[in-house]
Amino acid sequence: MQSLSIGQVAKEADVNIQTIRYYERVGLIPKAQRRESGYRQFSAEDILRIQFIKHAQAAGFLLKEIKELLALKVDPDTTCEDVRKRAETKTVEIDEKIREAKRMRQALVKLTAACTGTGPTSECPILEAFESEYS
Amino acid sequence: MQSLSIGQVAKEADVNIQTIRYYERVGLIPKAQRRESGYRQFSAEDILRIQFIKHAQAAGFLLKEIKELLALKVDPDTTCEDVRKRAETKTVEIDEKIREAKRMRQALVKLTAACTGTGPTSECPILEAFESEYS
DNA sequence: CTTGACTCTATACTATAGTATAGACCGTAT
DNA sequence: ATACGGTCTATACTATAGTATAGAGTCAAG
Repeated sequence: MQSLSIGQVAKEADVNIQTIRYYERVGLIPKAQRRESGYRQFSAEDILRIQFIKHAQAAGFLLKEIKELLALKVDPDTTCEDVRKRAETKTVEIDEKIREAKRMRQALVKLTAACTGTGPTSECPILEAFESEYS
Repeated sequence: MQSLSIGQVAKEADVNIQTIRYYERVGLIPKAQRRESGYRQFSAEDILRIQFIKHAQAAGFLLKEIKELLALKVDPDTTCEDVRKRAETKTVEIDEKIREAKRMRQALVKLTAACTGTGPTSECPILEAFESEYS
């Protein structure tokens, strides 16, 4: 298993070098081995770990939650069920975000429709709506 | 026009006192008048202004953007059209966020479906997917 | 053997939107 | 008059996820 420099890992995993150091600092990846010079040395597994983090992020997990997922992964007392529960919880959270975004969208569309686009801002129905209630 | 204390405004506008000071600090609301004691005094208009901010936030605008909207409001050279453009741009941004959230949701649902919930985490298809590619 | 690229640490800064706290002062009801 | 609550400033801290920078040391090719 040849060792990789931080720069090589960064390139492979498509992240910044600083991000790797950051992940190490906050405990998302283990403290890297060091050469005598102090340079970090990584293995191919570390790239996988970083990709795990990136993929989990892409699925909506926060770093804090990803840290927990990574802990579950190595804990012999947890089961697949624990992971599935987290995925389901995250799905519900995302659903709520989608609903919230749709609410915003609807409000905006309604306001935009009320606005002819002519006249000064002092008579703009959008701004007026922000001043009073809009539902 | 009677003057209101910061506490009264906070209560009326349903925000924290610190938030009002924060808004003043970052220029979202004008620097309040002061009594001789140094206490801020507000008018009913200030409540409207804070509500404007809250409503615009609820529609998805960032404070930075709200600051711009507030500037448009008093600029005689801008028209309703400028405001409408911003609302339309924001709608597009929200659409993108919704799409992104739906992508996440889909990925999660797919992963959850692949997971029977039985077995150790070492064989969890969700975690496995995060390790390799999942599309 | 020197130059340029790479890496190291530590610290600070970015964006976003506040929240918290300490220590001092003010205002008013009893 | 004193106690209690409101307000003041300044500073720091929260969460989230990094990014930037300075100054020092290291590695490899010519």
